[in-house]
Amino acid sequence: MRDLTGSQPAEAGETRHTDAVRLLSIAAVERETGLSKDTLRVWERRYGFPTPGRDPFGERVYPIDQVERLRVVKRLLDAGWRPGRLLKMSPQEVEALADRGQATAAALASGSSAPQSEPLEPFLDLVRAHDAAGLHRELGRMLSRLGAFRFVTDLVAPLNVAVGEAWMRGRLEIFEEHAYTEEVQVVMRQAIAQIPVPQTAARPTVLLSTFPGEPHGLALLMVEALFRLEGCACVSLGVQTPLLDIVRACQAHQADIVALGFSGILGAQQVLEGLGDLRARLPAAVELWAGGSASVLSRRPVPGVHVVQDLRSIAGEVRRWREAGESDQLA
Amino acid sequence: MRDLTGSQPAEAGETRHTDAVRLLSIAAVERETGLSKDTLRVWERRYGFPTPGRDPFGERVYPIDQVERLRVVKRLLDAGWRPGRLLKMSPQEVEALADRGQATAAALASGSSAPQSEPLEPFLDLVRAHDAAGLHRELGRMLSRLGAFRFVTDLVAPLNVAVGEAWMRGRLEIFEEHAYTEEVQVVMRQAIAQIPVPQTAARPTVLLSTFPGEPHGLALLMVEALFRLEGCACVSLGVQTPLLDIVRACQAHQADIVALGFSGILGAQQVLEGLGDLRARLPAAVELWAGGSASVLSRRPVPGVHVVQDLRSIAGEVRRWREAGESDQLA
DNA sequence: AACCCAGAATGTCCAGGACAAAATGAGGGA
DNA sequence: TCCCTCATTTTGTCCTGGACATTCTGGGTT
Repeated sequence: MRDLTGSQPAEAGETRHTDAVRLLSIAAVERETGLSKDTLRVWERRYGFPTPGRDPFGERVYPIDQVERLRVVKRLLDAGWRPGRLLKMSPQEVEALADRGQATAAALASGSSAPQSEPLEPFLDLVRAHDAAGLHRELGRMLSRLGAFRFVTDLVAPLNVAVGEAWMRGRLEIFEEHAYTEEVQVVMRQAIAQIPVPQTAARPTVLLSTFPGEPHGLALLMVEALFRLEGCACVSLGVQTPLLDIVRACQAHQADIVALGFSGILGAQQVLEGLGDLRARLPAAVELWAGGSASVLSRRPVPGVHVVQDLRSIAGEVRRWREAGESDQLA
Repeated sequence: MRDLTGSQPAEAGETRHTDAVRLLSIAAVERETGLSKDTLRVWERRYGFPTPGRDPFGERVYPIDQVERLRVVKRLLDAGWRPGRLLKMSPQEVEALADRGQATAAALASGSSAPQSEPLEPFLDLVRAHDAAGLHRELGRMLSRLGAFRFVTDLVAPLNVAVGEAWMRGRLEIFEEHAYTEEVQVVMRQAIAQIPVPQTAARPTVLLSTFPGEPHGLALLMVEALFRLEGCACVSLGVQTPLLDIVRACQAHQADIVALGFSGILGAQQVLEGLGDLRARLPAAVELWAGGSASVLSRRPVPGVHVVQDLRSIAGEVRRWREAGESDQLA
């Protein structure tokens, strides 16, 4: 891609500038949608969509509305739909599908078990109003009222789902989702700071991170809070740690559990290959836990990997670990 | 890549398992090093390095020591070296170069202007000792002692550089860098929370984020702190916001300045193309500021983009904006 | 209803050619 | 000596079109 962007001085002329703003290179589309260049090209070849134009050098240029449609397609893909079907549909049909929402694979898999969820609409309204300060205030209030555990499980978790769903239906912009995430992170860190630090040498020791390409750190914070509440020692590496370094960190910290978060941004294959790869590199005694909204995880069991479907189950799983460990974890 | 990882049951046999742990697919190397598949293939063709083997399906498999070398090469590349030279050198020469450290392009560009920097070694020792709690405590102490401004400019900023340099010289593992970053982020958020919120409708309004693929959010927090200290209104979108959404957020929040952070993970071309693209999409009245350790920025001026070389200069730049604005920013 | 298998669907990989943009370095003028 | 200009080399990304392992689908059988 060679500068369709009009970074030449502005005298480039009107139509040219308009074009520049309406068209994206294949690299830009990869950036905006998360779909790989290979995938974009092969979709075009096989399904006839997208249908990019060509610039004077013969390179693909994508109109912006096709990029928007690709974004929706990507999201529906993550929800369990298949490209062959989606890409043969008209834009209107895709829209309708997105609007009908999650009453599909993803929702079924997560099992709509939302016992006693707090009312979410007020928070969504604050997000839509771009009222960061107000959102912060209300979240802080809820944290105080509910305590860290219920704050995470009964408010933040369902709210995340609701925000994702709202985006899918076109009721929320991506940047609003980002702003929301940012604010929740601030409050989550506050919540974690409130949890008393366990005595030294607490077990299990949990290592937290995500794979490269997976920037969603919010789930990580939520999980960290829950582990801390169970009295575990947590070592968070933040997001996007290369595999080999997760292994090294595991050795260095003598971790008992490696917990990874997945949001659905990474492709199914990448997730499964990465998990298998990591499993092979970690000592057998170290448990590998994976969780998050990625639908891959709930589709089929991954050998050697512990899939955590529900945040609430963490407490029980930790108890299981401790009971199982009394015999052999003394070494 | 088809599962070299031994995610089959463990009876796969010894040698096979050993191979699996020593070899990486091209996708895995992309994940671990940040070098694109295209680049890896073309380097092999042109320079004869790396020299991956082939699996039974004819696909590349990279030995782990070549991956380590590629990591160092990537880092030296970011420091201003050129691949043609680096890839013809022997592994020993590359090592020596890395060890000699930043006395090269990057260090010169950033201008080793560290007036009154606090002593850094104690902090590096804590990082190496994996003492997260101790690091947290000491950083918190320094925050109290120095105040937010000097904490950011005189401690965290040089410490970041020192940590990066230590990694380059093989004195620090990547996961230690991650753990360090995580801890500093916690303290930085604490620092930001301490800064009094400006009265409503403060100007300029600053929108903060990074491009997709750029996960380094620490610089963002540092910049946010400094802007807040200058009484600006800050809207942080967190990391990795797609370009089109940055534009929308800018409209929604009526932002005056869009500030982006770059750590050197993204390739030079991606950074420049992205900035040019964004510049073309933003209203001319909105200033676009870019900063961070990416060497691209200091190499040559980017048209329409304000490059912030030094954190300390932010205060002055904000003043410039306010003075310049008195005439035309009343609309 | 549970199971299984052929066939379609799908993402990733490969080769090798091409080319714009960036970096380099030589040469000439102030 | 320093700075600017221009030709040359370097370098990352894009292209086409083919291939294939793996996963999913749908029907038929037990």
